[in-house]
Amino acid sequence: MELHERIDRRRSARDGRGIVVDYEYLSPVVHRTEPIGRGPVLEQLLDAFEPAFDGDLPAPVAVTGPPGSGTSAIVVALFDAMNDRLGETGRSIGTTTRAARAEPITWFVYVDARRVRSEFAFYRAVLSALSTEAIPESGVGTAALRDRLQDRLARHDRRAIVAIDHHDEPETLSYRRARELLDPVSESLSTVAVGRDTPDEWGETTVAVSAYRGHELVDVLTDRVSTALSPGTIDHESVRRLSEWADGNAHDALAALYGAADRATESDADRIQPRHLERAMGDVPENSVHVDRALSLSRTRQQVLSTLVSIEPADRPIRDIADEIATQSSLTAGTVKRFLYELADRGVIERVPLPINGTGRRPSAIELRFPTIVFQSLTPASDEESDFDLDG
DNA sequence: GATCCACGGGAATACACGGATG
DNA sequence: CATCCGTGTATTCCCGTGGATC
Repeated sequence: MELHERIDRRRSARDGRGIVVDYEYLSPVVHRTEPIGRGPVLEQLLDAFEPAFDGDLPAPVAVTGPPGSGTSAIVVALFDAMNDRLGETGRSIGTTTRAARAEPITWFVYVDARRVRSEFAFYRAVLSALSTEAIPESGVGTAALRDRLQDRLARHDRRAIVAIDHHDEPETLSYRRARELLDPVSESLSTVAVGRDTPDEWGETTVAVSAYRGHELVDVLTDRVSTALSPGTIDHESVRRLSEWADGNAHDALAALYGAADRATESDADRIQPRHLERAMGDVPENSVHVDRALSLSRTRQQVLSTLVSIEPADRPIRDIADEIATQSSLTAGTVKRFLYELADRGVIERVPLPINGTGRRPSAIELRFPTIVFQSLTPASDEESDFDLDG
């Protein structure tokens, strides 16, 4: 962000008397362009990518780290920077096209497996990153996309390093599957596996990211606070308390910070008070699922979740809840029920046994497993017809 | 060049059956 | 055994795309 932009945002925030200057920068699903305190890890990754500087293809590498340790943030930031330096835009263009084509161009492609659940979507994601023209979202076969990708890489002597993030989460594209899809396409493709663990039988380099230590997480929070909130909105003691509570998990800490700012704004407070903070921390479940897991769901599923949050789901059988949600949506009760079981299967919500009343199989109630304040704030309203891109 | 239409992917929905429980 | 929950899957629907047809 440019300095004048920052200043303008501050000024407009003062005009509006809001404590949040920049919701985007406060969001736990938005990554900083410059990761805080991760120099050594970045160096290790640069070592692994070293061959790319000579136009060669680096070997596959795995990046692992516990939840909230910032593996995604690191890879996203580094890939952006590498494309900036080594990609087409980083080279001289125009009259030197012919010269530039003589040497291979290496692209760093980041694929979020949470948002890529089919072969079609995977090829589309990779191809989009390598092309400037629009890639069809439907109406064309998977094989056609694969052929286009193959052609794209072969014809222009391109290399691509594809990161598959969250490859080891439930319902996401596995690393093995991604390799199976990429291998027949081209020799000029390498991969980076980003997740909690390495893929099975991993024989390649691994860069392990550890959880943030206390003071590091304080630094991360302080950075967000200083940019996203008006000065004096939250005191240092609260930031430290937040960091301690989150125990090294940046997602939990940022989700709670966002929630606290939201609560304070909601109650027209001019600063984040302890009760806002406590309320927000209570909104982040223990072993919380990353809010982006919920935000990467299809729009209809997000709407079901959003309605679910707004009604009181505790101690009610799934059937009841599904019926009520269905009345507030265009979906049938059967479909909502199907969705709820599916979301429970993915771990976004949890089924808890309900005491029996009457005959038949025991029903379950539902517990939410993600930070709801952030989710409600970041999920599009149900009547919103705009087709803005959730991937952006 | 305009229009039509078959195709493919993906989401929604229907449905059936297995299993738990009183 | 009656009942209802939970789950796997078949079917239907929707719609963008791009080649065929006029």
